[in-house]
Amino acid sequence: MSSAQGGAYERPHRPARPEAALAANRRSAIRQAALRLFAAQGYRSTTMADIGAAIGIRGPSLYKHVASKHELLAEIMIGTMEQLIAGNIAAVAGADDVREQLRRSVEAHIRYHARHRLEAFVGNREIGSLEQPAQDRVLGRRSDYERRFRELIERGAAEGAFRVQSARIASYSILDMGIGVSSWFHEGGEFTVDQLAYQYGDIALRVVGARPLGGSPDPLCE
Amino acid sequence: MSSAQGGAYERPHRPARPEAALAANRRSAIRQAALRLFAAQGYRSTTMADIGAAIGIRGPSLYKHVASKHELLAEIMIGTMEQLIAGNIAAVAGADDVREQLRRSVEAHIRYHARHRLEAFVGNREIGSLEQPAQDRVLGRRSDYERRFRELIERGAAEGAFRVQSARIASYSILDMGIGVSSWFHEGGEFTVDQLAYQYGDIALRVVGARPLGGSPDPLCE
DNA sequence: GAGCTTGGCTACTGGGCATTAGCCATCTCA
DNA sequence: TGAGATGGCTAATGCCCAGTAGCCAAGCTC
Repeated sequence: MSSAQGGAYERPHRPARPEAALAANRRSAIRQAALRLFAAQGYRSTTMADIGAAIGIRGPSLYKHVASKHELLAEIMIGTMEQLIAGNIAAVAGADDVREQLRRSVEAHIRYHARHRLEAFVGNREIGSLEQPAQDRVLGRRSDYERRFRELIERGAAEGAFRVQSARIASYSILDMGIGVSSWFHEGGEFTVDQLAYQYGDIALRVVGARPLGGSPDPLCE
Repeated sequence: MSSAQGGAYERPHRPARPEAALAANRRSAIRQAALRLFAAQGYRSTTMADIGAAIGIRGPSLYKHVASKHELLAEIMIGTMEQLIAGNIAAVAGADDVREQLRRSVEAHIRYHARHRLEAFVGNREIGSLEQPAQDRVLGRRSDYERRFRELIERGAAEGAFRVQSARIASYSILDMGIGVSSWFHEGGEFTVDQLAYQYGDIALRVVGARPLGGSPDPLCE
């Protein structure tokens, strides 16, 4: 599945370049191919030759565009955490009520894990493949992200809006169910991303024992 | 971190055998060491030399006890799924009410993921490292396990005990929060296994919108 | 106590892989 | 138009690793 075929290369030495504008996209094409392969085969099982083949060049040619295989992984993983955190900050800022803040946070979390399932999947599976200092950077952001959920739930509990035995376990539950989405969701399945986000928002509010906001009662307590 | 050190071996060629009874335990010691290393470093990054070193022998000597590295992984993963399914069957058989069946199923799920966190962790991360037919066997059992939860929730909903928008999503949520436990739980932390199982049981009942069983109301609805 | 079994060991085989070296065709732009 | 930049390529380097071959010491059994 992975390595080059020994001798006998079929491609001509110098294929007519399809389009000139491709050059600028080369790097992002490599990143996309790497992401797809890391998700499908794992980082360690993906070779530079595989990534090259996915965009029609040889493995060593990749080094004209990227510094190393590890750099590709590190970029994916750090970028993922940055986007998750940015999404969470925006979600919390978009509402005043703690229930609504939690709902929006969960919806953003689910949306990301559905829309960027490969990034999220790789981001969760390959932490151990990261070398330092990239690993510490990713783990640090991951802690920040978790803390944001935990503190939101603690605040909701302090205000009497939520009722939980442990904010830590409630936050882990909610985060982990989102992470799971990245391993089974696929576009065109039973649910759209929006439906998914909404349903998980409901579930999260149940998990924290949210009291109804305004008029509409929680489905559990009507 | 992994390979042998070139030349210069310090151990004598024939160490006095510590105890005769060790021989019988050799195979399980190897399995345990492999499990620990697979969890810590990943299957691909763990070498036979690593596993051997963990029990004080050389890599090639392992082949006197096991057929291949892959066999070690396959045993761990198939065994894990068998135990999860057996635990679920026992949990469901232990109660008549569907709420109680769900609670016991979730408690068994959580207990397994806390007590056998390495097995569960490896079992979830290394599916792609399994070769056929082992991979299909594991995936088949995994589907069975998921279906058992889904059908239990569907039954509860049909009986009016649960209220969910999608039994599939509810079951995935519950399973995924348990899987998450295997990545953060450690003995001696904030919670005991029993406390964890009980709390997750509560959370699962909230997720499915369970109506109170008998006298005691759900904490959310009192 | 001799031969078989067990379970170590070292050396080796056959292969894979990230990365580097160095070549060269095309393109760009002065 | 020609020199440098760009981005391919093949070959080579250096390393790692699963698994095999074959040796050998200790224990067991008859």
